[in-house]
Amino acid sequence: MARATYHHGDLRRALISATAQLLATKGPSGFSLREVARQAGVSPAAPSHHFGNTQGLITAVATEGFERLNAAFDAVDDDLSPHERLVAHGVAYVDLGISAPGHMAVMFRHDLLDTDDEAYVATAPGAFRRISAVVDAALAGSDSGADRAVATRSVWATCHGLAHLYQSKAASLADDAELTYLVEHAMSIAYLGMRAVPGRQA
Amino acid sequence: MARATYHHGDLRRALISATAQLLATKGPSGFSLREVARQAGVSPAAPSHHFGNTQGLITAVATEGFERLNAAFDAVDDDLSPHERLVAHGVAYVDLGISAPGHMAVMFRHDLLDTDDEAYVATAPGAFRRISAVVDAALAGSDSGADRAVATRSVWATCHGLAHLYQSKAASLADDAELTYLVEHAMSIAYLGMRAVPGRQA
DNA sequence: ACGGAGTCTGAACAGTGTCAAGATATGGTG
DNA sequence: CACCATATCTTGACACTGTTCAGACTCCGT
Repeated sequence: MARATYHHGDLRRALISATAQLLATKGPSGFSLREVARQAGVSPAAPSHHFGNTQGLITAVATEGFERLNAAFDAVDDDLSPHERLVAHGVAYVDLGISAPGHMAVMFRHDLLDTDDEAYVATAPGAFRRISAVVDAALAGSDSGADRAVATRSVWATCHGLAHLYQSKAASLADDAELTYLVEHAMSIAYLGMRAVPGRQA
Repeated sequence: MARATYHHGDLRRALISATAQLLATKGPSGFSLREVARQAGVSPAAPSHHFGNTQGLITAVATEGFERLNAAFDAVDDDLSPHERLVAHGVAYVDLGISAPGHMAVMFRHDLLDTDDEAYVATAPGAFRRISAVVDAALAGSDSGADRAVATRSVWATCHGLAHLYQSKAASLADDAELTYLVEHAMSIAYLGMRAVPGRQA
Protein backbone atom coordinates (compact mmCIF):
# COMPACT_ATOMS: atom_id res chain seq x y z
CA MET A 1 0.00 0.00 0.00
CA ALA A 2 2.78 2.40 -0.90
CA ARG A 3 1.54 5.81 -1.86
CA ALA A 4 2.80 8.40 -4.35
CA THR A 5 1.99 11.56 -2.50
CA TYR A 6 3.49 12.67 0.77
CA HIS A 7 0.07 13.32 2.20
CA HIS A 8 -2.08 10.24 2.44
CA GLY A 9 -5.41 11.80 1.68
CA ASP A 10 -7.67 10.06 4.14
CA LEU A 11 -5.33 8.55 6.63
CA ARG A 12 -7.76 8.76 9.49
CA ARG A 13 -10.24 6.47 7.80
CA ALA A 14 -7.53 4.17 6.48
CA LEU A 15 -6.17 3.72 9.99
CA ILE A 16 -9.58 2.94 11.45
CA SER A 17 -10.23 0.36 8.72
CA ALA A 18 -6.85 -1.25 9.15
CA THR A 19 -7.35 -1.37 12.91
CA ALA A 20 -10.77 -2.98 12.60
CA GLN A 21 -9.39 -5.57 10.23
CA LEU A 22 -6.41 -6.33 12.43
CA LEU A 23 -8.64 -6.60 15.50
CA ALA A 24 -10.91 -8.99 13.64
CA THR A 25 -8.10 -11.33 12.72
CA LYS A 26 -5.62 -11.10 15.58
CA GLY A 27 -7.83 -9.88 18.41
CA PRO A 28 -7.05 -6.99 20.74
CA SER A 29 -4.01 -8.78 22.12
CA GLY A 30 -2.45 -9.23 18.71
CA PHE A 31 -3.06 -5.63 17.76
CA SER A 32 -0.08 -3.37 17.19
CA LEU A 33 -0.05 0.31 16.37
CA ARG A 34 3.07 -0.09 14.28
CA GLU A 35 1.48 -2.91 12.31
CA VAL A 36 -1.50 -0.71 11.54
CA ALA A 37 0.83 2.05 10.37
CA ARG A 38 2.64 -0.49 8.22
CA GLN A 39 -0.58 -1.65 6.56
CA ALA A 40 -1.52 1.95 5.85
CA GLY A 41 1.93 2.51 4.36
CA VAL A 42 2.80 5.20 6.80
CA SER A 43 5.39 5.84 9.50
CA PRO A 44 4.94 4.42 13.02
CA ALA A 45 4.37 7.85 14.53
CA ALA A 46 1.71 8.98 12.06
CA PRO A 47 -1.32 7.53 13.86
CA SER A 48 -0.49 9.39 17.04
CA HIS A 49 -0.99 12.67 15.25
CA HIS A 50 -4.59 11.83 14.38
CA PHE A 51 -5.63 9.93 17.49
CA GLY A 52 -3.22 11.06 20.17
CA ASN A 53 -2.36 7.52 21.17
CA THR A 54 -3.41 3.91 20.79
CA GLN A 55 -6.32 4.40 23.15
CA GLY A 56 -7.63 7.16 20.91
CA LEU A 57 -7.49 4.96 17.83
CA ILE A 58 -9.27 2.08 19.57
CA THR A 59 -11.88 4.51 20.86
CA ALA A 60 -12.51 5.76 17.33
CA VAL A 61 -13.11 2.17 16.17
CA ALA A 62 -15.46 1.52 19.08
CA THR A 63 -17.37 4.72 18.35
CA GLU A 64 -17.80 3.70 14.72
CA GLY A 65 -19.11 0.37 15.99
CA PHE A 66 -21.73 2.08 18.13
CA GLU A 67 -22.75 4.24 15.19
CA ARG A 68 -23.38 1.12 13.14
CA LEU A 69 -25.23 -0.54 16.00
CA ASN A 70 -27.49 2.47 16.46
CA ALA A 71 -28.13 2.56 12.73
CA ALA A 72 -29.02 -1.14 12.72
CA PHE A 73 -31.40 -0.59 15.63
CA ASP A 74 -33.02 2.34 13.86
CA ALA A 75 -33.48 0.25 10.73
CA VAL A 76 -35.81 -2.14 12.57
CA ASP A 77 -39.35 -1.88 11.23
CA ASP A 78 -41.60 0.23 13.45
CA ASP A 79 -44.68 -1.76 12.47
CA LEU A 80 -43.49 -4.98 14.06
CA SER A 81 -45.02 -6.18 17.30
CA PRO A 82 -43.11 -5.49 20.54
CA HIS A 83 -42.11 -9.16 20.62
CA GLU A 84 -40.83 -9.06 17.07
CA ARG A 85 -39.04 -5.79 17.67
CA LEU A 86 -37.20 -7.24 20.63
CA VAL A 87 -36.13 -10.21 18.55
CA ALA A 88 -35.07 -7.96 15.69
CA HIS A 89 -32.92 -5.85 17.99
CA GLY A 90 -31.21 -8.92 19.37
CA VAL A 91 -30.50 -10.15 15.87
CA ALA A 92 -29.14 -6.73 14.90
CA TYR A 93 -26.84 -6.85 17.87
CA VAL A 94 -25.24 -10.20 17.15
CA ASP A 95 -25.23 -9.48 13.42
CA LEU A 96 -22.88 -6.63 14.13
CA GLY A 97 -20.60 -9.11 15.86
CA ILE A 98 -20.59 -11.10 12.62
CA SER A 99 -20.26 -8.25 10.13
CA ALA A 100 -17.93 -6.07 12.19
CA PRO A 101 -16.04 -8.36 14.56
CA GLY A 102 -13.15 -5.95 14.88
CA HIS A 103 -15.41 -3.18 16.11
CA MET A 104 -17.30 -5.48 18.43
CA ALA A 105 -14.06 -6.73 19.93
CA VAL A 106 -13.36 -3.37 21.55
CA MET A 107 -16.75 -1.68 21.98
CA PHE A 108 -17.01 -2.77 25.61
CA ARG A 109 -13.37 -3.07 26.48
CA HIS A 110 -13.31 -0.12 28.84
CA ASP A 111 -9.73 -0.89 29.74
CA LEU A 112 -8.74 -0.07 26.16
CA LEU A 113 -11.03 2.91 25.61
CA ASP A 114 -11.00 6.55 26.53
CA THR A 115 -14.52 6.67 27.92
CA ASP A 116 -14.34 10.45 28.23
CA ASP A 117 -13.86 10.87 24.50
CA GLU A 118 -16.39 13.33 23.13
CA ALA A 119 -17.53 11.32 20.10
CA TYR A 120 -17.71 8.15 22.15
CA VAL A 121 -19.86 9.72 24.86
CA ALA A 122 -22.16 11.15 22.20
CA THR A 123 -22.74 7.77 20.57
CA ALA A 124 -22.35 4.82 22.93
CA PRO A 125 -25.20 5.48 25.40
CA GLY A 126 -27.67 5.71 22.54
CA ALA A 127 -27.51 1.97 21.98
CA PHE A 128 -28.52 1.26 25.55
CA ARG A 129 -31.36 3.75 25.34
CA ARG A 130 -32.73 2.05 22.24
CA ILE A 131 -32.72 -1.34 23.93
CA SER A 132 -34.39 0.21 26.94
CA ALA A 133 -37.18 1.62 24.79
CA VAL A 134 -37.80 -1.74 23.16
CA VAL A 135 -38.02 -3.45 26.55
CA ASP A 136 -40.42 -0.79 27.77
CA ALA A 137 -42.63 -1.46 24.78
CA ALA A 138 -42.44 -5.19 25.40
CA LEU A 139 -43.62 -4.73 28.98
CA ALA A 140 -46.29 -2.14 28.16
CA GLY A 141 -49.84 -3.31 28.60
CA SER A 142 -48.91 -6.29 30.74
CA ASP A 143 -49.36 -6.61 34.48
CA SER A 144 -45.81 -7.89 34.78
CA GLY A 145 -44.03 -7.08 38.01
CA ALA A 146 -40.65 -7.06 36.26
CA ASP A 147 -38.35 -4.18 37.08
CA ARG A 148 -37.82 -2.40 33.77
CA ALA A 149 -34.22 -1.52 34.50
CA VAL A 150 -33.54 -5.14 35.40
CA ALA A 151 -35.28 -6.45 32.30
CA THR A 152 -33.34 -4.04 30.11
CA ARG A 153 -30.00 -5.02 31.55
CA SER A 154 -30.94 -8.67 31.32
CA VAL A 155 -31.73 -8.37 27.63
CA TRP A 156 -28.61 -6.36 27.05
CA ALA A 157 -26.49 -8.90 28.88
CA THR A 158 -27.99 -11.76 26.91
CA CYS A 159 -27.22 -10.10 23.57
CA HIS A 160 -23.79 -9.11 24.73
CA GLY A 161 -23.04 -12.53 26.11
CA LEU A 162 -24.13 -14.27 22.92
CA ALA A 163 -22.03 -11.98 20.75
CA HIS A 164 -19.07 -12.38 23.06
CA LEU A 165 -19.31 -16.15 23.31
CA TYR A 166 -19.68 -16.44 19.56
CA GLN A 167 -16.74 -14.18 18.94
CA SER A 168 -14.50 -15.99 21.40
CA LYS A 169 -15.41 -19.32 19.78
CA ALA A 170 -16.53 -20.47 23.22
CA ALA A 171 -20.05 -21.28 22.13
CA SER A 172 -18.90 -23.78 19.51
CA LEU A 173 -21.56 -22.71 17.06
CA ALA A 174 -21.62 -24.31 13.67
CA ASP A 175 -22.19 -21.17 11.66
CA ASP A 176 -23.68 -17.69 11.59
CA ALA A 177 -27.17 -18.99 10.88
CA GLU A 178 -27.08 -20.97 14.11
CA LEU A 179 -26.19 -17.81 16.01
CA THR A 180 -29.16 -16.03 14.49
CA TYR A 181 -31.44 -18.94 15.39
CA LEU A 182 -30.00 -18.85 18.89
CA VAL A 183 -30.52 -15.15 19.49
CA GLU A 184 -34.05 -15.27 18.11
CA HIS A 185 -35.02 -17.89 20.64
CA ALA A 186 -33.07 -16.24 23.44
CA MET A 187 -34.96 -13.00 22.85
CA SER A 188 -38.26 -14.87 22.82
CA ILE A 189 -37.38 -16.47 26.14
CA ALA A 190 -36.56 -13.03 27.51
CA TYR A 191 -39.81 -11.58 26.17
CA LEU A 192 -41.96 -14.36 27.55
CA GLY A 193 -40.07 -14.39 30.82
CA MET A 194 -40.21 -10.69 31.56
CA ARG A 195 -43.94 -10.67 30.94
CA ALA A 196 -44.47 -13.72 33.12
CA VAL A 197 -42.97 -12.15 36.22
CA PRO A 198 -45.73 -12.03 38.84
CA GLY A 199 -47.32 -8.59 39.11
CA ARG A 200 -47.25 -6.43 42.19
CA GLN A 201 -50.89 -7.17 42.92
CA ALA A 202 -50.25 -10.90 42.77
CA MET B 1 8.95 -8.74 48.40
CA ALA B 2 12.66 -9.46 48.46
CA ARG B 3 13.48 -12.95 49.57
CA ALA B 4 16.39 -14.45 51.49
CA THR B 5 16.73 -17.79 49.75
CA TYR B 6 17.72 -18.34 46.17
CA HIS B 7 14.79 -20.64 45.60
CA HIS B 8 11.48 -18.94 46.05
CA GLY B 9 9.61 -21.87 47.52
CA ASP B 10 6.26 -21.59 45.81
CA LEU B 11 6.89 -19.32 42.90
CA ARG B 12 4.23 -20.88 40.73
CA ARG B 13 1.48 -19.94 43.16
CA ALA B 14 2.98 -16.53 43.86
CA LEU B 15 3.02 -15.74 40.14
CA ILE B 16 -0.58 -16.81 39.67
CA SER B 17 -1.69 -14.67 42.59
CA ALA B 18 0.28 -11.66 41.43
CA THR B 19 -1.15 -12.06 37.93
CA ALA B 20 -4.72 -12.27 39.20
CA GLN B 21 -4.20 -9.17 41.30
CA LEU B 22 -2.63 -7.24 38.45
CA LEU B 23 -5.40 -8.31 36.07
CA ALA B 24 -7.99 -7.15 38.58
CA THR B 25 -6.52 -3.69 38.90
CA LYS B 26 -5.05 -2.92 35.49
CA GLY B 27 -7.03 -5.26 33.27
CA PRO B 28 -5.56 -7.58 30.64
CA SER B 29 -4.21 -4.66 28.64
CA GLY B 30 -2.24 -3.28 31.58
CA PHE B 31 -0.80 -6.65 32.42
CA SER B 32 2.92 -7.16 32.06
CA LEU B 33 4.92 -10.30 32.62
CA ARG B 34 7.88 -8.31 33.88
CA GLU B 35 5.69 -6.45 36.35
CA VAL B 36 4.43 -9.75 37.71
CA ALA B 37 8.00 -10.97 38.09
CA ARG B 38 8.85 -7.71 39.84
CA GLN B 39 6.00 -8.11 42.33
CA ALA B 40 7.12 -11.65 43.05
CA GLY B 41 10.66 -10.40 43.60
CA VAL B 42 12.08 -12.53 40.86
CA SER B 43 13.91 -12.06 37.57
CA PRO B 44 11.96 -11.32 34.36
CA ALA B 45 12.79 -14.69 32.89
CA ALA B 46 11.66 -16.76 35.86
CA PRO B 47 7.95 -17.03 34.96
CA SER B 48 8.76 -18.49 31.58
CA HIS B 49 10.38 -21.45 33.28
CA HIS B 50 7.15 -22.39 35.05
CA PHE B 51 4.59 -21.47 32.43
CA GLY B 52 6.49 -21.47 29.16
CA ASN B 53 5.25 -18.06 28.18
CA THR B 54 2.70 -15.38 29.04
CA GLN B 55 -0.08 -17.38 27.45
CA GLY B 56 0.70 -20.25 29.79
CA LEU B 57 0.53 -18.03 32.85
CA ILE B 58 -2.77 -16.51 31.79
CA THR B 59 -4.13 -19.97 31.06
CA ALA B 60 -3.17 -21.11 34.56
CA VAL B 61 -5.11 -18.18 36.05
CA ALA B 62 -8.12 -18.95 33.88
CA THR B 63 -8.01 -22.60 34.87
CA GLU B 64 -7.95 -21.66 38.54
CA GLY B 65 -10.96 -19.47 37.85
CA PHE B 66 -12.88 -22.38 36.34
CA GLU B 67 -11.96 -24.54 39.31
CA ARG B 68 -13.48 -21.97 41.63
CA LEU B 69 -16.54 -21.61 39.43
CA ASN B 70 -17.11 -25.35 39.37
CA ALA B 71 -16.67 -25.49 43.14
CA ALA B 72 -19.19 -22.68 43.59
CA PHE B 73 -21.66 -24.50 41.34
CA ASP B 74 -21.18 -27.73 43.27
CA ALA B 75 -21.79 -25.90 46.54
CA VAL B 76 -25.35 -25.05 45.50
CA ASP B 77 -27.88 -26.90 47.68
CA ASP B 78 -29.31 -29.98 45.97
CA ASP B 79 -32.60 -29.64 47.81
CA LEU B 80 -33.55 -26.36 46.19
CA SER B 81 -36.23 -26.25 43.52
CA PRO B 82 -35.11 -26.16 39.88
CA HIS B 83 -36.03 -22.47 39.77
CA GLU B 84 -34.02 -21.71 42.88
CA ARG B 85 -31.10 -23.75 41.64
CA LEU B 86 -30.99 -21.81 38.40
CA VAL B 87 -30.99 -18.53 40.32
CA ALA B 88 -28.29 -19.81 42.69
CA HIS B 89 -26.06 -20.79 39.79
CA GLY B 90 -26.45 -17.38 38.22
CA VAL B 91 -25.55 -15.73 41.50
CA ALA B 92 -22.53 -17.99 41.88
CA TYR B 93 -21.39 -16.99 38.44
CA VAL B 94 -21.48 -13.25 38.93
CA ASP B 95 -20.19 -13.61 42.48
CA LEU B 96 -17.02 -15.03 41.02
CA GLY B 97 -16.73 -11.88 38.94
CA ILE B 98 -16.85 -9.91 42.19
CA SER B 99 -14.59 -12.05 44.32
CA ALA B 100 -12.11 -12.99 41.60
CA PRO B 101 -12.22 -10.25 38.97
CA GLY B 102 -8.71 -11.00 37.79
CA HIS B 103 -9.58 -14.58 37.01
CA MET B 104 -12.87 -13.65 35.38
CA ALA B 105 -11.12 -11.12 33.19
CA VAL B 106 -9.32 -13.83 31.25
CA MET B 107 -11.47 -16.97 31.58
CA PHE B 108 -13.13 -16.41 28.22
CA ARG B 109 -10.43 -14.46 26.47
CA HIS B 110 -9.56 -17.18 24.00
CA ASP B 111 -7.15 -14.86 22.26
CA LEU B 112 -5.02 -14.85 25.42
CA LEU B 113 -5.38 -18.50 26.37
CA ASP B 114 -3.84 -21.73 25.25
CA THR B 115 -7.08 -23.64 24.79
CA ASP B 116 -5.20 -26.88 24.22
CA ASP B 117 -3.65 -26.75 27.68
CA GLU B 118 -4.26 -30.01 29.50
CA ALA B 119 -5.42 -28.59 32.82
CA TYR B 120 -7.61 -26.04 31.08
CA VAL B 121 -9.33 -28.63 28.92
CA ALA B 122 -9.92 -30.80 31.98
CA THR B 123 -11.63 -27.99 33.89
CA ALA B 124 -13.31 -25.41 31.70
CA PRO B 125 -15.99 -27.52 29.98
CA GLY B 126 -17.26 -28.70 33.36
CA ALA B 127 -18.77 -25.30 34.08
CA PHE B 128 -20.85 -25.42 30.93
CA ARG B 129 -21.99 -28.96 31.69
CA ARG B 130 -23.17 -27.90 35.14
CA ILE B 131 -25.23 -25.03 33.72
CA SER B 132 -26.63 -27.38 31.13
CA ALA B 133 -27.77 -29.83 33.81
CA VAL B 134 -29.49 -27.06 35.77
CA VAL B 135 -31.34 -25.91 32.66
CA ASP B 136 -32.40 -29.46 31.91
CA ALA B 137 -33.84 -29.75 35.40
CA ALA B 138 -35.62 -26.42 34.99
CA LEU B 139 -37.29 -27.64 31.81
CA ALA B 140 -38.09 -31.11 33.08
CA GLY B 141 -41.74 -31.84 33.62
CA SER B 142 -42.92 -28.93 31.53
CA ASP B 143 -44.39 -29.11 28.05
CA SER B 144 -42.10 -26.29 26.93
CA GLY B 145 -41.01 -26.34 23.33
CA ALA B 146 -37.73 -24.66 24.16
CA ASP B 147 -34.61 -26.12 22.61
CA ARG B 148 -32.49 -27.21 25.56
CA ALA B 149 -29.23 -26.29 23.89
CA VAL B 150 -30.61 -22.86 23.08
CA ALA B 151 -31.93 -22.35 26.59
CA THR B 152 -28.59 -23.38 28.06
CA ARG B 153 -26.62 -21.01 25.90
CA SER B 154 -29.10 -18.25 26.59
CA VAL B 155 -28.70 -18.65 30.34
CA TRP B 156 -24.95 -18.87 29.97
CA ALA B 157 -24.84 -15.76 27.84
CA THR B 158 -26.98 -13.84 30.31
CA CYS B 159 -24.72 -14.71 33.23
CA HIS B 160 -21.64 -14.02 31.19
CA GLY B 161 -22.99 -10.75 29.89
CA LEU B 162 -23.94 -9.55 33.35
CA ALA B 163 -20.54 -10.40 34.78
CA HIS B 164 -18.82 -8.78 31.82
CA LEU B 165 -20.88 -5.62 31.87
CA TYR B 166 -20.40 -5.31 35.61
CA GLN B 167 -16.69 -5.82 35.31
CA SER B 168 -16.29 -3.31 32.52
CA LYS B 169 -18.25 -0.76 34.51
CA ALA B 170 -20.59 -0.49 31.53
CA ALA B 171 -23.67 -1.38 33.54
CA SER B 172 -23.23 1.53 35.95
CA LEU B 173 -24.34 -0.52 38.92
CA ALA B 174 -24.29 1.08 42.33
CA ASP B 175 -22.77 -1.81 44.21
CA ASP B 176 -22.34 -5.58 44.41
CA ALA B 177 -25.73 -6.05 46.06
CA GLU B 178 -27.41 -4.49 43.06
CA LEU B 179 -25.64 -6.94 40.79
CA THR B 180 -26.90 -9.84 42.88
CA TYR B 181 -30.43 -8.45 42.77
CA LEU B 182 -30.05 -8.07 39.03
CA VAL B 183 -28.87 -11.59 38.33
CA GLU B 184 -31.55 -13.11 40.57
CA HIS B 185 -34.26 -11.44 38.54
CA ALA B 186 -32.53 -12.13 35.24
CA MET B 187 -32.43 -15.84 36.07
CA SER B 188 -36.08 -15.76 37.06
CA ILE B 189 -36.93 -14.17 33.74
CA ALA B 190 -34.95 -16.87 31.99
CA TYR B 191 -36.66 -19.61 33.99
CA LEU B 192 -40.15 -18.30 33.38
CA GLY B 193 -39.38 -17.58 29.74
CA MET B 194 -37.92 -20.93 28.83
CA ARG B 195 -40.90 -22.72 30.37
CA ALA B 196 -43.35 -20.41 28.60
CA VAL B 197 -42.11 -21.31 25.12
CA PRO B 198 -45.04 -22.91 23.28
CA GLY B 199 -44.80 -26.70 23.20
CA ARG B 200 -44.49 -28.76 20.05
CA GLN B 201 -48.09 -29.91 20.27
CA ALA B 202 -49.33 -26.34 20.55
C1' DA C 1 29.62 -36.52 50.38
C1' DC C 2 28.35 -36.10 45.96
C1' DG C 3 26.17 -35.68 41.56
C1' DG C 4 22.09 -34.81 39.00
C1' DA C 5 17.83 -32.35 38.59
C1' DG C 6 15.26 -28.52 39.37
C1' DT C 7 15.30 -23.29 39.93
C1' DC C 8 16.49 -18.97 39.06
C1' DT C 9 19.72 -15.14 37.03
C1' DG C 10 21.96 -12.11 33.50
C1' DA C 11 22.57 -10.57 29.19
C1' DA C 12 20.94 -10.09 24.79
C1' DC C 13 17.58 -9.44 20.87
C1' DA C 14 13.77 -7.93 18.24
C1' DG C 15 9.67 -5.47 18.67
C1' DT C 16 6.52 -2.06 20.94
C1' DG C 17 4.23 2.91 22.13
C1' DT C 18 5.30 7.62 22.51
C1' DC C 19 7.57 11.90 22.08
C1' DA C 20 10.17 16.02 20.21
C1' DA C 21 12.15 18.08 16.27
C1' DG C 22 12.35 18.46 11.55
C1' DA C 23 10.86 17.76 6.62
C1' DT C 24 7.11 18.20 3.26
C1' DA C 25 2.90 19.47 1.07
C1' DT C 26 -1.66 22.16 1.16
C1' DG C 27 -4.78 25.90 1.12
C1' DG C 28 -5.98 30.48 2.04
C1' DT C 29 -4.44 35.36 1.71
C1' DG C 30 -1.90 39.24 -0.10
C1' DC D 1 0.53 34.39 -8.99
C1' DA D 2 3.66 34.34 -4.88
C1' DC D 3 3.94 33.31 -0.28
C1' DC D 4 3.54 31.69 4.23
C1' DA D 5 0.96 29.69 8.17
C1' DT D 6 -0.82 25.30 8.97
C1' DA D 7 -1.75 20.61 8.72
C1' DT D 8 0.45 16.37 7.73
C1' DC D 9 3.91 13.00 7.88
C1' DT D 10 8.98 11.32 8.86
C1' DT D 11 13.09 10.62 11.46
C1' DG D 12 15.49 9.40 15.42
C1' DA D 13 15.45 8.40 20.02
C1' DC D 14 13.96 6.46 24.55
C1' DA D 15 12.16 3.34 27.84
C1' DC D 16 9.78 -0.76 28.07
C1' DT D 17 8.10 -5.40 26.70
C1' DG D 18 8.33 -10.94 25.89
C1' DT D 19 11.42 -14.54 24.92
C1' DT D 20 15.62 -17.15 24.55
C1' DC D 21 19.97 -19.22 26.08
C1' DA D 22 23.98 -20.05 28.62
C1' DG D 23 25.30 -20.20 33.16
C1' DA D 24 24.99 -19.85 38.34
C1' DC D 25 22.91 -21.53 42.37
C1' DT D 26 20.53 -24.88 45.59
C1' DC D 27 17.94 -28.79 46.87
C1' DC D 28 17.24 -33.85 47.11
C1' DG D 29 18.14 -38.73 46.61
C1' DT D 30 21.74 -42.03 46.72
